[in-house]
Amino acid sequence: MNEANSGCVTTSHQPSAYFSCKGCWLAEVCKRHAVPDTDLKWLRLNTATRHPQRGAAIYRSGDRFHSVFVVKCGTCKSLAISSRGQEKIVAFHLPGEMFGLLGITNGDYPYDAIAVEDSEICAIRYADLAAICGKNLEWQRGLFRIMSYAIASHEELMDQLGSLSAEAKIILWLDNLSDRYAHSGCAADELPLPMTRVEIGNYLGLAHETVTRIFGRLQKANLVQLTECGIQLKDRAKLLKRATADTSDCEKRTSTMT
Amino acid sequence: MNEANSGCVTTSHQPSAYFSCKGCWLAEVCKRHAVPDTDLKWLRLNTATRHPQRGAAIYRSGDRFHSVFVVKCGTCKSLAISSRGQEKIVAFHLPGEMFGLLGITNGDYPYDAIAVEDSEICAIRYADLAAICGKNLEWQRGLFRIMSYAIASHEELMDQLGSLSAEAKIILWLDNLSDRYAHSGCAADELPLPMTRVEIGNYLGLAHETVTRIFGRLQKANLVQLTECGIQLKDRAKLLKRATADTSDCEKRTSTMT
DNA sequence: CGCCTAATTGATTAGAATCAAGCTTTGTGG
DNA sequence: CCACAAAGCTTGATTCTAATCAATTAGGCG
Repeated sequence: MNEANSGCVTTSHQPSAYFSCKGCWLAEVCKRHAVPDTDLKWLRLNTATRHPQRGAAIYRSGDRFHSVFVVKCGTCKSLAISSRGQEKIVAFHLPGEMFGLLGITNGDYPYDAIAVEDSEICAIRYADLAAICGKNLEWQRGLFRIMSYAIASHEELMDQLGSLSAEAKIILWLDNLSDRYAHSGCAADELPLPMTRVEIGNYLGLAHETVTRIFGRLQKANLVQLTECGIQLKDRAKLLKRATADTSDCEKRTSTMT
Repeated sequence: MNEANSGCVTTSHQPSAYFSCKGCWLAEVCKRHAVPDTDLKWLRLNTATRHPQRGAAIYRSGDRFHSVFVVKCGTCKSLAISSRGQEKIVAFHLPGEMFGLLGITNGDYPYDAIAVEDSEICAIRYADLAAICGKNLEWQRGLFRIMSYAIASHEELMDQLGSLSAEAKIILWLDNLSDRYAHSGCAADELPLPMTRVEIGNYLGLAHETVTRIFGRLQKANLVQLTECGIQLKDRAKLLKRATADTSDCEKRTSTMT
């Protein structure tokens, strides 16, 4: 079970997941609220695309906040860097997801945003968004919802992770990934894992050896299958039951946000 | 060191911290953006005050979202309740702080909000807020900032807590509390602790015995002093250094948000 | 007064970190 | 083209932190 992931991350110059506009949070707002074409056109005109390579920064902590970003394909991470250079990953951003929102708070981005693999990123100027929101209350409400959701869905996961065993952390994280990949149209049980074990461990607060061991344990239990560049969930229900059987067992609320 | 907190919570019918409008996030927006008096008056008219007793619910998970809330005095908690009735505290809400914002996402409150002690809560109808925001772009931006801050400041703490030792978790949490109490005008080194050890442990993902032990350990090291209904931070700098010395040591970004 | 909740303290145990090698793949340079 | 270095992943042995189990104390309230 070693052949699976080795080196995959460094060699693949193909992003692990692609994304068409149908998964974009903003696109959803457009459709739902029937934004006038003029506004939409304007928004499109003010949108720029970037192509960061693996390890490249989209922005750095402290940079002046000007835009929010949507992952078109690939994967990014937000990380906090300590005074001594140690970094802590606070979020992974999957195709279709928005990031950089927290810069609204005080005008600076609070985290570094780094490409986990070669990616394609859509940049949207916040001034444009705000202006549209001013002209259209539905958009305003829509953006509130996006912000609230984008931040909250992550928060709910983090809330749980503090109290759980290493195995439960990993299972809930996989389940969370599954939901999120499904949202952008990917198969919910065939997850790309473009990030390294070290990155996963960093994010979940586990040693990377523990991540490896638990992946192995779950595979031995026939609940998952490690694949070339990702992981296949063979029985999501059973996985979840295993995670919530012994410990705290908080319901996933993310799933109720249909 | 036992005499300190015993029974204090159940007996005190005096909230642990009071709050005048000067600490309110909304008040801050008003002042900063010089909201027209008419709007302010209208906002005041549509504001109701509640007086939940210890253990009483302000709202329950799944209730229809209609208002956001500001703690005037006392303390509340947001909690997720699992299918088997187990609860996980996801946030404490201190005087001056807003909660209930996450209800924006899908129109229902995602968590239960419960008074940790007898409290006084200000309810503000979201429809009113949104209407004001529609009339005033500065308010819109202000509300975005409040939302972003309210959610993000908590998120930053939670992000750290996943990776840290029990002692570091508690120290960072105390430091976070200190910042937040200071914002509403309380002394930054004389913290009320109206919640029980069990609640603290639940929130931080620790056994309540561990909370007790670490409080004791820090007191023995002369870094804190347990008081009648709270805790005194005797050397905040040294405390922080102790928390960040060995482990990951991520900078507190909250403090940079002046 | 006696029950209940909260806090504390001690003894034991389990889970995950740490330390220490290997192994594989990829990329580089002679 | 091959040797070698660097990353990433896996596995095993050991250590240590914090959970669990168990018992005691102290107030508050009926």
